[in-house]
Amino acid sequence: MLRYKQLVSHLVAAQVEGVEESAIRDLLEYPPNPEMGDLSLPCFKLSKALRQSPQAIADGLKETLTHEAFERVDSVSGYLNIFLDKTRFVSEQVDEILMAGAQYGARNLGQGGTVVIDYSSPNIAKPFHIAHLRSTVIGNSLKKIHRFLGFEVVGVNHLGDWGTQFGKLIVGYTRWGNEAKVESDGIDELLRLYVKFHDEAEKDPALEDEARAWFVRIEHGDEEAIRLWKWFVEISLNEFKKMYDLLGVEFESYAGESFYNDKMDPVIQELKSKNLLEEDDGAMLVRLDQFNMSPALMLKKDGSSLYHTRDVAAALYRKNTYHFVKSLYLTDYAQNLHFQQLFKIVDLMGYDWADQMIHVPFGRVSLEGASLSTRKGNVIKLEDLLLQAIDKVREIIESKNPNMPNKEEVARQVGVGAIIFNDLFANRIKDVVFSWEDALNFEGESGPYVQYTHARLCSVLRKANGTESTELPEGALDPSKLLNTEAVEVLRELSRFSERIEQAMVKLEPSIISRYLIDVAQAFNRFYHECPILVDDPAVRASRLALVKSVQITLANGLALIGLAAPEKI
RNA sequence: GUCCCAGUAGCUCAGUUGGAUAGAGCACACGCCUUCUAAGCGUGUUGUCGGGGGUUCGAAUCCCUCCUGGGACGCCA
Repeated sequence: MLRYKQLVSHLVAAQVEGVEESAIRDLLEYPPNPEMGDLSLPCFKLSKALRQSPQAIADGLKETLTHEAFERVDSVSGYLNIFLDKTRFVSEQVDEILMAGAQYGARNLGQGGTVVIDYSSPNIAKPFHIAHLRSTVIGNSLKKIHRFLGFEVVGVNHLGDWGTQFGKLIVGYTRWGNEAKVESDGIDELLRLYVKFHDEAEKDPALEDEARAWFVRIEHGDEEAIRLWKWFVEISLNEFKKMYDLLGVEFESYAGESFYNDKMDPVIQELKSKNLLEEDDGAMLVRLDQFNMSPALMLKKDGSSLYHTRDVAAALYRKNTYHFVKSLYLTDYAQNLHFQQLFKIVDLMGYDWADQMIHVPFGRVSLEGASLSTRKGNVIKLEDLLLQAIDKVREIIESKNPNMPNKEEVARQVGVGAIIFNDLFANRIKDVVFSWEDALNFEGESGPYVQYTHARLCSVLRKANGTESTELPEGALDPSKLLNTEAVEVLRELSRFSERIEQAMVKLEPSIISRYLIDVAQAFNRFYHECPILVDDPAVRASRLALVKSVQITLANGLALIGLAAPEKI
């Protein structure tokens, strides 16, 4: 539909004096229902510039706006409504999709510029639970969306692999743990030791000192301390990677907090030399009062670094290493202030690229209204959730399609897909109250619904071919066979794909893609129930199959953008 | 106390950046598989768009104010 928007804005701009083509383009919108046309130009905003009433402008344009691509043009209460020539539209749209295939919807808006995305970033030695899922899947989708639009993307997993908690962990381990148990139980055992430490430390505060001492040993490179630290990191990472494999998520960099240990002193020096650092009660901070923000602590009283110190170092490192045009940080909105401060500090340091850093906040996850707490045990491990979802899918497959090949693989794709989709469907800023019922609902607006529709399309294509191939069989498209309401509605929906992707990129909002996929699937399923595809008439059959293939391509491309597999059989 | 975010159908959410009659799913009722996958499709019911003011041709959308909920506010990340 982009093509038609360009055509209309070009023609209109030629008719009206002093209004930019791009301004017209931005005004164009889709009428609320098809009886009003395919594209609409509200003329209200042109009214002042042209010194005419909206109705008069629309009336005028109605007479002069002609093109072979238009069936007719209407003027209704200030709106200029354009009805496309359906035959032409249908034929062009199907051709475009079939030609582009896996690239349908892709564009080169990024022109090779690099986007760094900091996402997932779990803490070492703590279980990967459902709250980590949001950052992971939103980040992963933004990554795919940017790639599809011509950006280079660097996914960074900024692991929480440093800090005093490792001192506590070592105390826990040396006092109450053993190697075999940690090897066999992994993070669960590390968590047990961590919780045990806190319980014991309440009775015996000396343990806290012991923990601090261990962390100092880590910082000073003590062999035993480093060995244990690395071991804990490795064990955690192995478990995280199992989750990433299941989710189909990959990172280009695992540079976590520890990576920046030797990169913070220069930051402090730079802040000092730029007169941004101020001492207060023994700590060093950057004042941000004039920007209506509280100060940002850069060094504690004892001289050790903080969250901000590390993040400034990371920002500089990422810019110097990747030369990004955009750097995204995915965290929940509780960190809004932190990132505003961070960006302001980089700005004050004189870096003109400070405005290329963007915080992408999302809502918080709670469990039956109570906030999640690892230490209180009020969490749901992601692994448990995914395995439950996969189990449920497996049962459904067993009852409906027991002879399907690679059932296990499909169960995984659909089960995981349901969970990912569920997390990506609402606007990211919305809080989520986790419920098993919602997470495991596979009907209506769900991942499985879209995947099911896709599999159904593939099934039709296979039947048409009489083989396992889902390619489009030979046969000429006759657009006049696709002029019924249901078919045109499907194509209308398909034609908006690339605009939706761009919107998702601009708003950093994967839910736009998820919703779009639901819209496409709904439109197609309506068509599917109205119009038999594998009919005798060769022209009707070939044309409907071309539509089927177009939908299949679009759904597959869209599913990939939100990180879901598109199995051909379910 | 200050600042930020959210509030739309019984529930969960959309709403093309100020446009036409505010839309989906879930739930509920009924109907549709001897024909291409029923994880599907159709029909039906539900709205003080949190309240009140204002801005204008026009407001769920922008401004002010109040209410409710969430969050952040110097030595965790």
